[in-house]
Amino acid sequence: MRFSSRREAILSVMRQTKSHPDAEWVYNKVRERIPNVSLGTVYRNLRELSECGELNTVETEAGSLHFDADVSPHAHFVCRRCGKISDVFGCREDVSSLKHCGYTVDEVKTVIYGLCPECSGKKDNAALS
Amino acid sequence: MRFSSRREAILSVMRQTKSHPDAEWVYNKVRERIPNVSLGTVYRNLRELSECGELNTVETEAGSLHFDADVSPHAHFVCRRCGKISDVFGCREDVSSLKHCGYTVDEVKTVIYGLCPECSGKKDNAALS
DNA sequence: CTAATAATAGTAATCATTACTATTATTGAT
DNA sequence: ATCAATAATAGTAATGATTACTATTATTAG
Repeated sequence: MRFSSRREAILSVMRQTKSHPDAEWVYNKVRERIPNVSLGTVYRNLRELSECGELNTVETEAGSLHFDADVSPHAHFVCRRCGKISDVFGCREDVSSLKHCGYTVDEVKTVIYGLCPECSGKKDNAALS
Repeated sequence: MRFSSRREAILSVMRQTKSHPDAEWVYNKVRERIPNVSLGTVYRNLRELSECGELNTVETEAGSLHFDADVSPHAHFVCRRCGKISDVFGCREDVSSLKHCGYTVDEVKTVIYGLCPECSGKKDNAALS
């Protein structure tokens, strides 16, 4: 992976926010520094940076994929009214602590990723289709 | 909500599988019973049935939305190689029990839904944009 | 039975994302 | 420094999932 000013700018934008943005938001932020950056470049770099562990992806009920520069283990809270995504650190994502902070909790969705027993033994571990 | 043979067929298909299918898969299954059902009808009914709590949605790193007729609280395991989605019941989705069953666990993603403190007080609770 | 209207099939449109291609930029080796 | 190899890019076209639209059909309350 070579140096690239676009990738640096994208990473910089991501690391300066805690807002868990989607590609479009990052694109607009990067354009403030590099006006002719292309949307495809932003999408490609966000994907590649996620694949190599520099970023995390956040899959929600909203239409677009969101990204997070904080790759430490933590959960996310998604407001079903305004869409805002917040980090949830702390002991086993306890719902009661969220409620004490004024949050209303409707639902907790946990998705575990890895290899199933059938695929764990195989050698060629292609990506999720 | 009126009776509809398409909705009944869609619910029936969903309740006869544990495979957490996407809309396309449900469409093909329903077509075996109702050959001229339209894809849009399947999408609309899956969405409406999810909105009214008859189905759950499963958001993963794969491209399409998956559905689950089991609306009891549980987690999901997604194989990054073959894409298969499995139910994970049991005490706080313990990763060690999965490993004992032959699963390789890479990552656990938790998303909590509800209303943030700012939106909890408001009256008009519009849906997630 | 009938009027009101929910639901549908079929199709077009939208939205997020990826693929393609000619050009530009980076880099390791001369 | 130059240069060849090739990674990265801009700009655009294409894709895939999902939704919107519209004329028609089906359900249902009265």
